[in-house]
Amino acid sequence: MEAYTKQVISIIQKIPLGTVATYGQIARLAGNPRAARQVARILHSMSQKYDLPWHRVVNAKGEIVIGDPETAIEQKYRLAEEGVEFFRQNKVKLVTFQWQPEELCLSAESSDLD
DNA sequence: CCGATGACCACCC
DNA sequence: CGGGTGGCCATCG
Repeated sequence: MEAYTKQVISIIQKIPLGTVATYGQIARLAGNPRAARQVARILHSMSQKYDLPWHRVVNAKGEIVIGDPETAIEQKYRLAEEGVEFFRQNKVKLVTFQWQPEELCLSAESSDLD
């Protein structure tokens, strides 16, 4: 398996319960800012083989963009179960629920913060 | 090899 | 906020 794919999977598994991440966000964390679509494809194909919280991933606008209506409904249902609220029909409140991966960002600054 | 496709994204109006 | 447009890039037939 490609390293990039592993990276994507590992990142998705770190998304905390009750929060959401965007495809582009994951692509950036994995090191390929332009690979949002590929992240989506990986999610689509791997979520069944691996145990991924695929429902915690939405597009940059916070919308559920899954093609298959049944799957989209399931995603919405699962997010609701975790306490994630919806804006309109299929939009989540990104400002409130988007994942802030601080664990992965620190080490950049800090040091002499105090 | 090439064109079409897609669980995307940024931009513009 | 919503809808259209061009760009991206791996997969597929």
